Amino acid sequence: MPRETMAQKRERAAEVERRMFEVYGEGACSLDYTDPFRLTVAVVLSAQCTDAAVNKVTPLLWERFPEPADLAAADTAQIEEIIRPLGFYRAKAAKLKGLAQMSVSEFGGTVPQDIDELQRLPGVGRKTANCVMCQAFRDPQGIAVDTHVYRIAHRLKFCGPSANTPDKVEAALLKVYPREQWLYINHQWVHFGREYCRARNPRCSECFVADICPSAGKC
DNA sequence: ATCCCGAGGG
DNA sequence: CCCTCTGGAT
Repeated sequence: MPRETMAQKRERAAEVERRMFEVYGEGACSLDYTDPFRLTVAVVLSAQCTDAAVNKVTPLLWERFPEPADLAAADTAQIEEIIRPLGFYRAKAAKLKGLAQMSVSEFGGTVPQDIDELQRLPGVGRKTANCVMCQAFRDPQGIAVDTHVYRIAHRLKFCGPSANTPDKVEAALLKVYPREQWLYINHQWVHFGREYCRARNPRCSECFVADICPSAGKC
């Protein structure tokens, strides 16, 4: 079997993406992403818990602390009380307060449209910054390679077997996918990785890209 | 029992 | 690189 050319790989990637889009849409979670500050807060809260849980809590948060300045001045115990069901609530409460404080003192009560500046905010790491750039600003700066993206990229062979670091996998993906699609990859692949392309016991027999996946049935 | 759309710190 | 922080869903 001849080695796949880059053009063929891009074509296959485009087909994968088409199908992902059918199943998961833009992948934009139901978090409120119209306001960059609120989106950032919601994404920080969403670490290690479901969007549904976050969406239950954020309305209470906005009600009690309508403006970033209110959150910046808040008593962390009050924040903790509201976000407790999400888990990691002490750390998250401290992050929210710090995030709001920096937002107010350095960014006029909003959040910067810059991947590196975003990561200076307490609680905002690479993954969250990427999410904010994509969802709030529609200005993707790359793909955040977490365990899901790493695993899926390898199984679909969108990167070579020697791509053994997140940076190498990202570099490969950026070449395979056009920039407009970087917006969706993280969101869609995370859902896909949970539902089909699981780390253990992948559901290849039911997977909607199995016919164009080189690893189908081999994981 | 085990896993989760992470970040920060040692 | 490894650990911790926490609750909820399955």
